[in-house]
Amino acid sequence: MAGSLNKVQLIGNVGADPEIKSLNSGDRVANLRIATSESWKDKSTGEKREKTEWHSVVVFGDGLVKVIESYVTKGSKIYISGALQTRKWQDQSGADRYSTEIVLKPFNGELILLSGRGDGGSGAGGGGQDQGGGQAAQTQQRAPAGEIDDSIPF
Amino acid sequence: MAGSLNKVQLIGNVGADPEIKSLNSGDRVANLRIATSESWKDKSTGEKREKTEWHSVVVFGDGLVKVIESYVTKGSKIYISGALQTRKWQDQSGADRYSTEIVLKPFNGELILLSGRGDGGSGAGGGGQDQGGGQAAQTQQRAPAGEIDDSIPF
Amino acid sequence: MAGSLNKVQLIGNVGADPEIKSLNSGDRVANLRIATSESWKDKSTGEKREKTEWHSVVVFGDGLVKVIESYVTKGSKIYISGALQTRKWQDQSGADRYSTEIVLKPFNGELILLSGRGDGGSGAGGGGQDQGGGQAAQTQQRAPAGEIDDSIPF
Amino acid sequence: MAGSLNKVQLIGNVGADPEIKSLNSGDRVANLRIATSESWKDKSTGEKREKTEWHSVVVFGDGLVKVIESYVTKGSKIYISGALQTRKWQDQSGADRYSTEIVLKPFNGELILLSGRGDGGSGAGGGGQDQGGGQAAQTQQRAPAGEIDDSIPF
DNA sequence: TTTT
DNA sequence: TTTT
Repeated sequence: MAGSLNKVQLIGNVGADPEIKSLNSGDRVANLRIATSESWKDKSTGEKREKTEWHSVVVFGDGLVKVIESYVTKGSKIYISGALQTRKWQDQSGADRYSTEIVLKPFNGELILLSGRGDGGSGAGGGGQDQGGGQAAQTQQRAPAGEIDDSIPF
Repeated sequence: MAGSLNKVQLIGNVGADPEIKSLNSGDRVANLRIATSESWKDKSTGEKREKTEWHSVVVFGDGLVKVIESYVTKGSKIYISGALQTRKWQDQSGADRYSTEIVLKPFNGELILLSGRGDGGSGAGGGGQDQGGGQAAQTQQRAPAGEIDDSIPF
Repeated sequence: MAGSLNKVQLIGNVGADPEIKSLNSGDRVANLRIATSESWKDKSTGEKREKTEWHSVVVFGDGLVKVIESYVTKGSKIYISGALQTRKWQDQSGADRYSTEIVLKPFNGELILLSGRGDGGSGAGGGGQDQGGGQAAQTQQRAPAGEIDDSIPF
Repeated sequence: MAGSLNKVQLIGNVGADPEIKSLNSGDRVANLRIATSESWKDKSTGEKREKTEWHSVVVFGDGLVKVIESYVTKGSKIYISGALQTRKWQDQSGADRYSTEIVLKPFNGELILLSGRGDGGSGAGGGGQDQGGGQAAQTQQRAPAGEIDDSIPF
């Protein structure tokens, strides 16, 4: 099927320092936990209530991974956009388990830093953008969208 | 934490007729399975590849439930917008399990019908949903967003 | 026509203190100018280029207006979501002119504060939420979306 | 400024056959008019009201232009995502004028066909767009987002 | 389990 | 100028 849209957008805080791993292919992947919260006043008791939702985010693409490595730490507030993906795996007893994650890939993911050390609340890509070469055109063409991402050399 | 955003948007096809249940409170809930797909040409083999992702959607609010009941069936193409939520439950062995769903609620969810029987591809809310009264203002105010309403009394 | 979507999302900086006006109806309206920027490296010269886009935002609904009044000033970084609207007007010579604005209304608009004085980067609605009454249900129901908005009494 | 987001999403109907022009550079550009509508019941009179909003959309990138050329006509229902841009121009009297448009570029734009002749309601990119080579990776990586590609060589 |  |  074509003609489908699968998009998740979060603004939230990173719950722990990102975990960055290398795949056998040499590619690196970053894993993030992001919290979003809602608060409301309970209709019956009048009390303030709050509920936090935790999201697993998986980031592919060396450009995005480098941004995360350089600028994202526990407590960072970020905007991310990616796609929902449910992964099937087997637990120790061999039973099927499913995990749903938000996946960011180079041409299907955005990350904007909304807080952080030394960046004054600006975007992660605020620093060095792309550096010409094959990737430059992509960054350049994507730039007008106001997106920050894999623009640090990758 | 306030200041967070938790938004999912899908355009896809409904995989089975919606399941509608009544809660003890009398409220009704609709459950949907929505498929989104991606297709691409394999770089090495040149073959066309396709991958389908299945999403569980839970809809609260009698207005939205009525739209689903009336217009959404297996095969319908719809747009939905809601929030990600991971629910914890126990399997038969008492082990913790988690399921991630997209939750639509009256003031935090949209549904647009993009195909369907007898609606000529228009939105579910195409008909006059609201009927004045207390809810009318909400519908009226939300209407400009092009959203499908839960304006049927709920 | 039903079945349409008209949604704009911005993360940017406010260019000047908001202008808040009262309509004859007694309702208040806030006007904001928001800047978004893109930067990229010029393919031919290798120079870094930057382009800023300015957006006119019009906010209805006393709840959202109060948040803006209380927390948004020149330089604030905010997320907003609303609908595109083009307004026709006549210039001094009587010629038709058009202005495109992003319109936020109570049930069709979101505002999240991403920086600001004394709010530690959290959402504008982070403080006092709704206070019961007719609006409470709406705020309460919308809260789960992680949206901040008109939750200060309105 | 980095760290900004400038995103517009529409689902609506195309008001006239697209206009496709060639620039001096040889690149082609497509212009579209898209209608979105809202309908609501008037609180005081109880009458159904409807308001249509017209949007100007400008599409760069030969891939997206080819999809439009092949599949989009007057009356098509489509989803588009792009960035807001206000262009300054001079009228015949030399006075400054401004036009706000939604701009889609290869790496910052999506288009999904939601109706159309012969495509059964599927996406414009339903066919295998990419053809291996340098662009293939991009298409492949973006594909998961459910986006229509500009993967036809451009 | 949808759709093309 | 679309669509229901």
